[in-house]
Amino acid sequence: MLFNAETYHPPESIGFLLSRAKNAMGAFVDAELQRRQLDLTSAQWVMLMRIAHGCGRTAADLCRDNGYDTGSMTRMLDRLEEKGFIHRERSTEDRRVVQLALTDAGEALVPVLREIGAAALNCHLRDFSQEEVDVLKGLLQRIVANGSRQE
Amino acid sequence: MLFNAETYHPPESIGFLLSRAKNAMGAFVDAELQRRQLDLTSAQWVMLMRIAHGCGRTAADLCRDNGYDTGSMTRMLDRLEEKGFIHRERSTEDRRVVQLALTDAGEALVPVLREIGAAALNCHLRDFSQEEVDVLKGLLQRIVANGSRQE
DNA sequence: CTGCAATAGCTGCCTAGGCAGTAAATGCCG
DNA sequence: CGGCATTTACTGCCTAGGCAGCTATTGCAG
Repeated sequence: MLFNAETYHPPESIGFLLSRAKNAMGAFVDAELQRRQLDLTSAQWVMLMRIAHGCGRTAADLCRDNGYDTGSMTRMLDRLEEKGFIHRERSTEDRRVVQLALTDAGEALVPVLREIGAAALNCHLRDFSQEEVDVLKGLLQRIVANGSRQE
Repeated sequence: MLFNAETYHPPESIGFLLSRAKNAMGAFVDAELQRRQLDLTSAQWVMLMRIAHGCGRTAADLCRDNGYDTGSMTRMLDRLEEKGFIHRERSTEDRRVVQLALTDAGEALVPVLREIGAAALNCHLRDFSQEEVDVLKGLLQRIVANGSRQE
């Protein structure tokens, strides 16, 4: 029990810092996508990376992995499909599911998208040692795991 | 230069973990607000905490402190005002600005909101030592600061 | 085999937030 | 003092995402 209502002070809180840090990295990715004239947002970048790396062969997979809502995912995939980066095809063995795949245009994008991801990390973790990165990763994973256990 | 496109692997990346951690804490606050029958969202909770703690006497202040868009903030304050938790009053000395203040109903909420914030931290940092919390805070602050420097 | 629960995807409706553009007010510089 | 840039707040229009409700499909228990 590290915290109570009296000692709680928002501006220095872990929650606010998490939000600021996440927004900072998202803004970097958005700026980089725009600089390279790619018609994509950081949220769309996330999904393309997921699909490109095999996690997320279906919409339900993407929802589970990212903790997303299925309705929101449907519309996200609508936008990516309309832009011609992904392809949806009704599965034949289970007619409920829709198989996801990158189109050729989407596939061609992947190397650039990976570069942008690496650049975002290099920028925001520029003065971090490898050990500090590992420590941060571990701490964040514990926060996520604590959130899953009974809330 | 810790990262490059080849070694970059999304699912274990700091960016994804930041996003998951932030969402986990937001979801906790949302659930707690709902459990206590408070007609508020976690985003609204953030703004009320800000206003309650003095940072954010005007909309522009809140935008700067949180890195928010002013248009978005206008609508957020619309919702909080409509729910009767805040009060807007055109300033007399600078007629551009609108002074923000909590109403009595908003003020009455603050202790509970602080409790919820403390509970969210206690849940997600439940197995953290004070030292680990401080380390995490320091690392996150560096990420945020790195984002501000020239992108 | 029948009925029912679970799953996948989709749709409306809501909050949330970014971007661009606007109007009013202020401040500053020549 | 007059013109202009800046600041504040607000407004459309867009993407993003949660929640509830829906249909179709599948799997499972009886």
